[in-house]
Amino acid sequence: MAGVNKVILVGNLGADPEVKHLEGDKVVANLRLATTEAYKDKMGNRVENTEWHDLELWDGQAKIAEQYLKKGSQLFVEGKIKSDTWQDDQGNNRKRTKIRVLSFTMLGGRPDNAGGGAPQGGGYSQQQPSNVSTPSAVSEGPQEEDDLPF
Amino acid sequence: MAGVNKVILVGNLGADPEVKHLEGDKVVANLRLATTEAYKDKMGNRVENTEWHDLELWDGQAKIAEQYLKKGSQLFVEGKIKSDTWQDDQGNNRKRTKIRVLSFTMLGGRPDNAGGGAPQGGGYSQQQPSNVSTPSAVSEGPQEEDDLPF
Amino acid sequence: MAGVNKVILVGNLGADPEVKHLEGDKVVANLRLATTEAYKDKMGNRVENTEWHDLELWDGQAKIAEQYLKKGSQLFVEGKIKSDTWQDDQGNNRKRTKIRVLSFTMLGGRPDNAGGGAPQGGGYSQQQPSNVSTPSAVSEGPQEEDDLPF
Amino acid sequence: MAGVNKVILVGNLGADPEVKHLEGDKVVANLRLATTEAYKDKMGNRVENTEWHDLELWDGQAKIAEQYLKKGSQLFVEGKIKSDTWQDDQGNNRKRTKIRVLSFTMLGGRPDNAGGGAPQGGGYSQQQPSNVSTPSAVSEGPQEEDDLPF
DNA sequence: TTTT
DNA sequence: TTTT
Repeated sequence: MAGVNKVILVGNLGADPEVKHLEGDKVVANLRLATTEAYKDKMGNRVENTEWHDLELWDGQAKIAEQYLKKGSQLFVEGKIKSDTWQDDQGNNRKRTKIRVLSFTMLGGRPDNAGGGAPQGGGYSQQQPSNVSTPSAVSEGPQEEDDLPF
Repeated sequence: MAGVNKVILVGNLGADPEVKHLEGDKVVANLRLATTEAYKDKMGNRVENTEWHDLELWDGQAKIAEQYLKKGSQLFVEGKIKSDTWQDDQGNNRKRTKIRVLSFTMLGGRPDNAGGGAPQGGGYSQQQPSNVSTPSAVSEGPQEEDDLPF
Repeated sequence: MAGVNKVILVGNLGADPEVKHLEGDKVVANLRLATTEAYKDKMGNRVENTEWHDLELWDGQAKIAEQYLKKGSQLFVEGKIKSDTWQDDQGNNRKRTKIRVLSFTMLGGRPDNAGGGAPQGGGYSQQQPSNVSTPSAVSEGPQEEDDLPF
Repeated sequence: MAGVNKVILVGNLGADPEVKHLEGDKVVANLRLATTEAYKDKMGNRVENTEWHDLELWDGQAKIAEQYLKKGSQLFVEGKIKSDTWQDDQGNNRKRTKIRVLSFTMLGGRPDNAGGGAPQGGGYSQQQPSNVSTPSAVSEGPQEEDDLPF
């Protein structure tokens, strides 16, 4: 046992959040986050490397993402790696990896769509149910998701 | 052995950097960084808690800090905890803790004092001395990334 | 605001935990953790550098620390920097920095004092009340501590 | 821009390292690391969830992995997410995600195969290539800053 | 004061 | 496939 599985990202959204409202008040948001690093290669030329991450947020966080995030938003994200495995049509083992977000913080200036009372720049974590509108959804969300068969 | 000593901060500078140019081309910058967390107390009132961190940067990073950072700048910082211990006048053991910065990244929008070639939004790490040693590299390096289409 | 204040440590305890049982079922444990890094200096000599960290754990985690940790235990720790400030007898401003532990994991082999059902190697976090004996204390603990006058 | 892409793992190897010696003195090691988390579900039953990570190490680190790591080894790992994308035979876009290891630390007790001078418990980072190939190079690395007078 |  |  004794496991630690932690991911920390700072990057920008490549698109607006995709949010699905599921039965039972559950909400899931999928985000595409780009983290770019720049360095000089052996020839001294500047090289830029962008990694795209698939983020998954649930319930309270998903609602906040839906309300405040959009393409270009700069985020600090903390989460864990979580992969789905399955067999495709040809019977091949397939695996898809995503980042299950545990908390995130909007960075930079006030977003365009944020009203006066907006939580711009605040931190939203699954452990702080007070941050979100429906406390019950918060406590249910993350655990159920862990019951999936993989 | 087997030690890990890692600090990750996102916050804002409480003052302009204090930079000292020492003999032998060494430079040290001291920054005051505030990290604020907000939560609701038992009465449901919003409470805000600010922790102030003393950051220390050396040489190339110190020069970049001197050039581009100022009061209010938002930073991502990675470093390690490092404490000084000494005896004061009364012979009491004293200890002062600071964060030795290993890399930092400027967050948020383009700073006021950044010219056209400013490295706003770039990452500066001790492991990439090329970023810091030559002024031209600084202004060239991470700058272009702002042109990404999101 | 947009704050992140995160500390990650792997090290060994320099002494057995110091545990205080306070009124109202509150428990606090103080640990001394050493993180050691080794490197070679310019002369090629191996140099060892040890940083000592003051850790503070509350309630459920404090009880687990009391029960399972001892001098020499190897730990993974996640927490945040938290400093107390006050004025000493001479009216000087003083500051003391510690690590408020949010979760920890025992590393390495089974400890001597662990029985068959011991949670050795498990992870103990404030967010997983199931880990500790009195659920009520868990939810109260961390928030109250933030109400302290500093 | 302003990217951060950081992964921190503590887990155990599911198999011995797979090491390939490539042309030009390059070496790559692939590891399978399990991170396990345990929690109680709604019924109060203990549930265990294991995530398997594909780690990739190069050159000096790969050699150390080959020499000292084996099935069951407990590791602290720091790295970044790195994905390969390609098209399969059917022309479908495919993606595979792995962890590019930047540094790792062996945890726990002395391994069976470690001799007297073994680096058990030490830290091995990419920034200190010297750690592995040429002992003398160690003195040159990025650690010199610790010689500064503070 | 830990650990190797 | 690890670990407890």
